[in-house]
Amino acid sequence: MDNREIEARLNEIARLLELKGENPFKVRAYQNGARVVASMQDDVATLVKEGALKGVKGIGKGLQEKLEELVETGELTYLDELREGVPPGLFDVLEVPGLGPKKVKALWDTLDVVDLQGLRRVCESGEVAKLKGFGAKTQENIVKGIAALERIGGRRLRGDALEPAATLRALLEQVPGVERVQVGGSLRRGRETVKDVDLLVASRDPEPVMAAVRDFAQVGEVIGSGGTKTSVRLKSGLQVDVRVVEPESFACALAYFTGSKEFNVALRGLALDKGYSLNEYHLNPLDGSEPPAIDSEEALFALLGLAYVPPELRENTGEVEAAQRGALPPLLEPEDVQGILHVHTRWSDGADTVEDLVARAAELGYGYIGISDHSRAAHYANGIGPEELLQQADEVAAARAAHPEIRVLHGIECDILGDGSLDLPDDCLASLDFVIASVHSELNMDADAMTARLVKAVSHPQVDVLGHPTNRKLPKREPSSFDWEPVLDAAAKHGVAIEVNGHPRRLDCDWVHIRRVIKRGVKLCVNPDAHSVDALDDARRFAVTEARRGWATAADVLNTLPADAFVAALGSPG
DNA sequence: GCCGTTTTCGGCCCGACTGTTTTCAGTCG
Repeated sequence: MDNREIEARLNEIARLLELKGENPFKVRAYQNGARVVASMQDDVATLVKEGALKGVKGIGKGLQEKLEELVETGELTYLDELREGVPPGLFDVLEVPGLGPKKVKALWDTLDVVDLQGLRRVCESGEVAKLKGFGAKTQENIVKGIAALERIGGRRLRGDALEPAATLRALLEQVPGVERVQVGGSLRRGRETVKDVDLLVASRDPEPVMAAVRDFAQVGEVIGSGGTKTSVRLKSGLQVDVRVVEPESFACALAYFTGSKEFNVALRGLALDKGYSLNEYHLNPLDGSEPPAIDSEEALFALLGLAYVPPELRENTGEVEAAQRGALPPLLEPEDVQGILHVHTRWSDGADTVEDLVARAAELGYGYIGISDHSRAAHYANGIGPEELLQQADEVAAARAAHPEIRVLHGIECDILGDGSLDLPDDCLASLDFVIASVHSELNMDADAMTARLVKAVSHPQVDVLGHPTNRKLPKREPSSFDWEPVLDAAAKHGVAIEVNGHPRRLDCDWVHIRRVIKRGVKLCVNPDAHSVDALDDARRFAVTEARRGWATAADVLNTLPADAFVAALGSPG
């Protein structure tokens, strides 16, 4: 049982407790436990077996017992009991915007609503509007909510939210009276997917801002609009929330609306320790005196005894304590990335030529680029074999001659076959500048077999980078299951780097595992996995963000080395 | 259910907005 499954079980308990009207703090304890498990770098199953869960913050006696039972038996009696008599379709009902546990329970108790279909039926018949605490408006909103849910189905890719966020931000900056506009929320924290976009505006005149948001060309529907807050759904389905605060409150508000919720709770706790009460407007002294003027997040954190915590780290997974000790690492920056590997051309499934990609990479200021098309086992991607590689070498040579300002490396993204062997002969691999080894097939093999497969591939003398290790695809495809420790051991032994794939749908390995890779002393390689010139900068745009979330510094990343040192590092077996 | 240099009980972050209400509950972030 891996951490993801355990997280899902704990979250299910939390939702069931909510539906049963249990103590909300108990609910939170389970939600918190799920979050702790999800962000844990070590396997909870292993920790349980070693009895090492004791002292993990957020996992007390109760959860510890539950985790033990879950890991040892694969079952959880408590969860089974809670599930008793609760229709699974209610979880879908809970997803409807505007419906929380209280309302769902009321619908279930009084109208026998057990799924979305039933909910739609009682809305159409007008029964919902007659319920105590409900009304015509609520009923109408539920119908709209069901439609929205069907249209968008949950979270959006970070890559799909960046553009509308930037466009609206630029628009709001032009509104008279606006002093500052900043993106907050999970988009600012660099989460791989986002539920909505949060924009924070500093102005003494909120109404024109509210009007500008409602009139934004991309808006499909205004969900709500008050004096200082407007929520809209764009035509794309993406929800956007805009808040206006007085300029004096901007720093506190920015911290507040950047979150995460857990980080905010920790900040408030620190504030209380220091004799303040923190809200989204001010840091209010408990003695009732005037709140101090705070003009930046840095100043706010300093008053709380913290070094500046970059947004990507604000998940309350150790960064608060590190910031208190002044022990936060200097995070990787986009400009630290000196060169990129993992770029596809028309030789396999890319849209552009070697020349196109090299020219663009040089424009973007990279010192080296590694061409790496798919190998022949990737039929669907028009993978290439030894003969094509020879021909491609001529094109690479031509690009080198045309672009002396950038080092052009010739490599391959070689498929890892089902048994862990590589898709091309050793002499062919040895003739290339570098080899990325990736799994593209048989993603669902059992964890032991996948572990052996990856260990064998990483141990191959020609392999330099393990590409997108888990093969997840956002938002739907789950990562493959395998045991990380043996794979990282092999990577350490053979000097193989683990890729942080910058494709917005992959972002693989993810931040939780990045922390683990770093802890093991294995290098990362931040790559774009570009299939066109437009995606060439995705290493800086997306992979760096993911790496920052995983506490990576420039020293942890292989391709922060300048070209000569990088090539030398490729050649040496660690 | 978790947590603890005021602790083993009694807290657990806090405000905006909506819709249903005549002062507030529920939801959301």
